[in-house]
Amino acid sequence: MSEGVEWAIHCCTLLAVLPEGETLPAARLAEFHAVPPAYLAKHLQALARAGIVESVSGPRGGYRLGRPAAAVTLLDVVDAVEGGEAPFRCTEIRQRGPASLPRREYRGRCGIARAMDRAEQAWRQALAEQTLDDILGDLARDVPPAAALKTVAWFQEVRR
Amino acid sequence: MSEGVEWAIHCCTLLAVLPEGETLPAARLAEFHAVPPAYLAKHLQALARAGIVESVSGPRGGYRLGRPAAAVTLLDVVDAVEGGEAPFRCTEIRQRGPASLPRREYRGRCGIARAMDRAEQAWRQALAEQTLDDILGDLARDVPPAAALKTVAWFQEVRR
DNA sequence: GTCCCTATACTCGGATAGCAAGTGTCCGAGTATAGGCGG
DNA sequence: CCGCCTATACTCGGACACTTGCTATCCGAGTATAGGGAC
Repeated sequence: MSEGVEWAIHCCTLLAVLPEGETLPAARLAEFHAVPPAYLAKHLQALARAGIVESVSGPRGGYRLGRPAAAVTLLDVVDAVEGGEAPFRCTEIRQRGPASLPRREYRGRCGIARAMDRAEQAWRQALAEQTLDDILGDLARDVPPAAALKTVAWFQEVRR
Repeated sequence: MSEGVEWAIHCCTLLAVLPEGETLPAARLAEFHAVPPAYLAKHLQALARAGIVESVSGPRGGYRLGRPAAAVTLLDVVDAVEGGEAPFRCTEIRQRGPASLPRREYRGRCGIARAMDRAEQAWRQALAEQTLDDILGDLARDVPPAAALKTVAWFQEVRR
């Protein structure tokens, strides 16, 4: 899985705690997480295309959450960054080789593919059950208070 | 996910229906599935290292299942081929950047990583609940009888 | 003092290189077999 | 006829190229701002 997924989720959580109406440029998001600015921008564009974040051009522009944090699931973010393609793709090798039959003889989906699909659905459901809001709840409990204060101070600094 | 996972599972199912004591060389497995022989061999080696299949050298050698089909789960096969590394790996970017604290201040695991871990565990459990034996049951129900006959005939042919 | 206009600079967005991992291939080490030879 | 030995050829296993996609970067298009000028 792409490393950008981790970056994207962290960025979304930071955008979620932004004051209403405020935005944060990609460069600031990259600075806060200490990641390459230009490359992070690429993933933020993917989030924007998916509607998870909104982009504002020009001075005092940047990114902000496109909808309430409770309406953004981890699955949304993962699919946006990864492209939404299934990790396991059945190439129907059962229809090839010396013991194969004409295509029309194969009715249902390959049993192996079905098993892999079930596992993937379990994964997707677990991700779909976690919203950004849930993550924020966890963070409020786990993040050291000192780190939260430094974050607020940093935001005041860069948003002068 | 690597394409080799699909190949490996199909090969395991074919090895599972092999008569007791018989083996099938990598070249025959590749021929049956119409995949590159040398590359399939690479994945079969991974399965052998994991103990899922046993290798027999020399003439009339090849591969056979290393333990009963009921004792091999899809998770075993996936981990053997993919290396068993977690698809999502937390790089602890929360500990970096301008609002970070000394390392010792961060107690538990990152909340985002925990959420991703939960989803991965759901995926792994779904795979662990499916054994090769279950897959064989599905196949016995879904595979066209004509294909099964051709498979047996092909095996008689190559094992002369 | 207020409004408008323009120049500015800051933002995103897509097009462009570099690299690592997956993909594909090959040849050498080891071994069970099959045939030949001797008893 | 039986047993042993040797040469054979077939197998796996790891070491070697190539390609795709992820990683990383840059520059151009668009826009809200801020300052200056006119009224």
